[in-house]
Amino acid sequence: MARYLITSALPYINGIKHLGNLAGSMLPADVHARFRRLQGHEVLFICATDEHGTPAELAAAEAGQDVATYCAQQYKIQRDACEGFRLSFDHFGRSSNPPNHRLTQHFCEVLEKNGLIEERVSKQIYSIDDKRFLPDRYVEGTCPVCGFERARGDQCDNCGTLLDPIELKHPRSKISGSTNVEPRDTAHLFLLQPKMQERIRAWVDKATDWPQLARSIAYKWLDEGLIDRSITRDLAWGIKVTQNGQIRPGFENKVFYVWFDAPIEYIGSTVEWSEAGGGDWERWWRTDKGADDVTYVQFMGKDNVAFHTVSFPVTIMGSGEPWKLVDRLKAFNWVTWYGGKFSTSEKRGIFMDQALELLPSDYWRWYLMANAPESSDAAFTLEQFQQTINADLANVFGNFVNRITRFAASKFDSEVPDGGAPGANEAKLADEFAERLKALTQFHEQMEFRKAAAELRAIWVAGNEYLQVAAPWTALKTDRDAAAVGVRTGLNACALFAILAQPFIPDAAKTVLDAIGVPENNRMWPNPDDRGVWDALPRGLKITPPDVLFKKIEETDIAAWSERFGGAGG
RNA sequence: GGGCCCGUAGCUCAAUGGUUAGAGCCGGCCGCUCAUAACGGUCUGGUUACAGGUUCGAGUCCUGUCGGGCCUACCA
Repeated sequence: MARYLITSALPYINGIKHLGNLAGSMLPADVHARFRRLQGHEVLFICATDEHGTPAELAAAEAGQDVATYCAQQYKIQRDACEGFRLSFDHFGRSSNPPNHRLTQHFCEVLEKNGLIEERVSKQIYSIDDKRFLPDRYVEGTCPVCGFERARGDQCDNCGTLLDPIELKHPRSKISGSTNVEPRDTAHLFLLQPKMQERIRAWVDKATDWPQLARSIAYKWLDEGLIDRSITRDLAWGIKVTQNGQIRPGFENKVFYVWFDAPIEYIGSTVEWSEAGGGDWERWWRTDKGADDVTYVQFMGKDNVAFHTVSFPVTIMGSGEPWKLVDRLKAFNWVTWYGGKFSTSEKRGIFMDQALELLPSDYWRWYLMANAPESSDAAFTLEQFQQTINADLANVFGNFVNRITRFAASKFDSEVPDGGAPGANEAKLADEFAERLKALTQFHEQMEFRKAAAELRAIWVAGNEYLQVAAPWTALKTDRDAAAVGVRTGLNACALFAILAQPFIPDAAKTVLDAIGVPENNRMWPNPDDRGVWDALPRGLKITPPDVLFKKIEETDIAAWSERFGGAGG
């Protein structure tokens, strides 16, 4: 038994997430966490909302709320949606909660003691009407190079030139449109990342089992050279900047930059879990306090890789303290909506809360994992979704359960029948099952979600193939014992299929396991070499055929949803 | 602009430089009748974006072109 610390990239507080966000970190992290638990390992699965930064303040203002109220409300919405999708976090925290404040301030102070922090004054654009300093991307103006009138403060989208907002001609606030802006001096703390460059590189060099995408992004940053990076911002909402435990002089109106405090919330959320009675958090994070044997696995979208492979490790390693660093890392590409971007404003795509209004979570979980964006972006289309669900869940798995349980109910008095002995058909099924289970287990261990789903599906298909040749309905006419073997094998197959399905479709799996009376403690991940699993259900055990597990998605559903969410045409 | 990734069957995707490029879905045919018009079997389907090159051998390596995506540190 091993110990796994699993984190998913933190969803930003700025509104509910769409299916792409779900598929790119939270859902695969959940599938992996469930798998490791079923293997009997000790798992701690942590997530949280990422609540600081300019967009949160703006979204709150737009909603006519103060930021704290807005975040509290959005947190609840996101937490409920996660529950709806059966994301089995041990704790779903908030980056605005006290533990993250304490930890973030601690890291900064310790980094400063280690000579990795420097205070510098720079010029930033201040919007007088908005009463705030503007992040680079919130300043618009005329590009000094090409004359493009809607250049952003960090880069001109027309000619590609990297800019400093000070350079823009006719600068204006992208928030209010006001041109009443001016450069002002402002002091900020800079993290001297170049001093950590070689230690980070040595660490990445050893991380040979990271995916190619992750390593190439990390090396890109390292090859270009790490730069001193500002870790504070002129904002009101966030974590106060301290020095020796007091507000740092001159930083009364400043907070930490959201990207500095957000990853620290992985630890902060674990502390929240601990304070809520979960257990000892240091045992998971401090290698001097028991975290030595922890395997830390991170899930994230590709946009997040640099921050997890370079920035956050600079913070952690720079502290000089024995914190746990990531061991295994899984990065995803994007799920697209018909090949384009999900877009709230243009009503393209489905968001987590909307999805649950349409169908139970298992439907989405299965599709998004069977088509996970692992090697490249993956297009979500309603038509593909319909085909996949109807074929894999309704026809292959759902109907398998239905046909065998109903047959057992009508011809064998709703019991796991006794009598007969397994023969060639049963041996063939058991052989194939053992081989595929080995592959399935390996795919889960490697976090190859598409391949795992395909293998699981192949196992379900093997069940239907078996029933076709065993044909207990035919055998029953001449040889009741032969039919009994077929039904008994089929019912045990139901149990096994559902057990293996738990990481992907936990609700449906539970329905099946409950219906055929598999006790909670007999639902662990099976061993491929254990042939006893085919006679695991006690003979004579009463079963109850479950209701139809998955209803099919109809053409009329697709038409309606396409209209509502902007399908192929929109 | 720079860097990285991708382009394979109608669709979604596989394939340590090594037999005839595979699988699912879709479509055709056959079988079965326990089951959600479900299941099983079988067949059709390819100039691996394009043009060169290296190699005994290239989907895979190299160069270029076209198309798409991502990153580029102040969106998060």
